[in-house]
Amino acid sequence: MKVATAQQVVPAVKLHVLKDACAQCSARELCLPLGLTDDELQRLDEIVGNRQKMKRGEHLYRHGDAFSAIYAIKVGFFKTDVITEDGRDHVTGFQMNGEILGMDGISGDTHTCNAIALEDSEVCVIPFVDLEHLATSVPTLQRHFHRVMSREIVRDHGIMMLLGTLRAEERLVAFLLNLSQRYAARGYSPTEFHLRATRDEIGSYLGLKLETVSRALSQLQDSGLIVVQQKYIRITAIDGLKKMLQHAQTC
Amino acid sequence: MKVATAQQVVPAVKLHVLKDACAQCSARELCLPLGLTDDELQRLDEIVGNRQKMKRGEHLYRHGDAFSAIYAIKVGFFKTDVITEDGRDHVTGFQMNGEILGMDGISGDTHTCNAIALEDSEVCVIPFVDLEHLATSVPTLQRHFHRVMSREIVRDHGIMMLLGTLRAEERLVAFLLNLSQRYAARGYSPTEFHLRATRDEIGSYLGLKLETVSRALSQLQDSGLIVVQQKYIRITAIDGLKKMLQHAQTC
DNA sequence: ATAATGATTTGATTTGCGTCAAGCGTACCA
DNA sequence: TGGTACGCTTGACGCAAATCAAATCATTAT
Repeated sequence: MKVATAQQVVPAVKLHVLKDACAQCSARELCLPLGLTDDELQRLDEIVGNRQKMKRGEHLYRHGDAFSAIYAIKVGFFKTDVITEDGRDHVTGFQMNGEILGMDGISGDTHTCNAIALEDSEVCVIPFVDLEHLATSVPTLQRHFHRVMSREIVRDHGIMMLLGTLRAEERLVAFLLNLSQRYAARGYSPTEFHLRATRDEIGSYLGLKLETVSRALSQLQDSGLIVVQQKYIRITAIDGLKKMLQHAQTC
Repeated sequence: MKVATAQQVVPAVKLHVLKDACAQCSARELCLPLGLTDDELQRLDEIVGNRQKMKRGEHLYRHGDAFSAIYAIKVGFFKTDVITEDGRDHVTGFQMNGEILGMDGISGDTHTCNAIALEDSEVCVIPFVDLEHLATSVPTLQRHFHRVMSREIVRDHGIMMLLGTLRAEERLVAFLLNLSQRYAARGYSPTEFHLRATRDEIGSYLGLKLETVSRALSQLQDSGLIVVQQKYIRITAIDGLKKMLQHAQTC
């Protein structure tokens, strides 16, 4: 196998680089490499310049920064937020490993939101000109990148619906079910996880005040649907949560 | 000139087709052709199979339809909406000439929302496989298409912010200013226009009930900022409207 | 360890928007 | 041209979430 032979000829430092490559990445199945052949994967690897480690609280990019690359989350958890004209901010999303950050910057060559690590994280920096260039000769990559952007649009429509039509408790349920499903897709427990965001950040995302988030969580716990201990969440009746969304507002 | 010679050799019916082409389209400057050379423009023209006329109320595509093309609006006005699990719908956007519809379908090969003409309209059908193929050899087109998708994402973030943080009257103001700016970009009056949507549709878009939309419009009129006559809107103090957003909530 | 800071919960009160209801204007169709 | 259906406005009232406030719990730094 390739890796085995490589181990015998390259020095230790290069081995470390290899270990970071797309082919070895645990987020591969949810990331840009999806569906690429070994050969195509290697060409993608070549343009993914560096892997960047980040501490909790650090900005990956800021509103106003020049756009040059998109970022694939290798490990960690991020939030993105936008700043209003009058200074308040609004969280537009939470991103986890395998997901792509920075596509907001393509349209105006400038980032329009902030991306902040909510825990120690690691991202792959993908220079955008290189990606576009590679996409012209790798249709699978081109198509997949378009899917990723489209998925972001569809996701945003879902949030707009949530913000426009659901009540506070229903928004929380939708949020928890969304996290559950994304953790499940990564092989983690869909019923037990840690929230990386504060009540305030969750509230901003859901268009609610932090007190309302806290109350809604307490109420879901009192109904026996979840167990809450600070940031730790355990879903004890996932079907019960799903039912709350199905006949939301109807009964 | 090219067109002149063509006129002499092709029958009248083909002349009609020619008149519809991108190079002649008034929405050209805001649409996919942006920045293309004459030659590239012609290659785009070739894949834009047909121009499709639509009556008010007709669906361009429906939630669940197979995805095969994106659509450039030549003339007219559309809304897109998504259907919730429990049957209610939520308007996710209003689109006018020069704007692109259908990108929600790329991610899952199926449209995830409905697109409905709010007035008699005409769209250009752009088969997506052809567009992707052409984009591999026309970098300007590729780049521009990415910008269009990114702009959609940025726009959605703005709406999420609006839905999450603004009060009813502020949402209306943001909506009116957005329309104003888009009409201005098309050479129409930024201060005088017809709403194509009902109060109910505007309310759905802004996360408000139709009565609240009506009240907010009346209140803006009473404040002397706009004049409302049914769907006709005249902005009499655009700076006043802008100020309402600048220190929203602050004073 | 212990202080100090920040996050969370819970209660009391207020308020903006939704809901319900009635009446009017407009546009479309027979 | 008249009728009917639909969209819009306005008012009265109720409720869900925001606001204000205070106590408790966690986490970080000294």
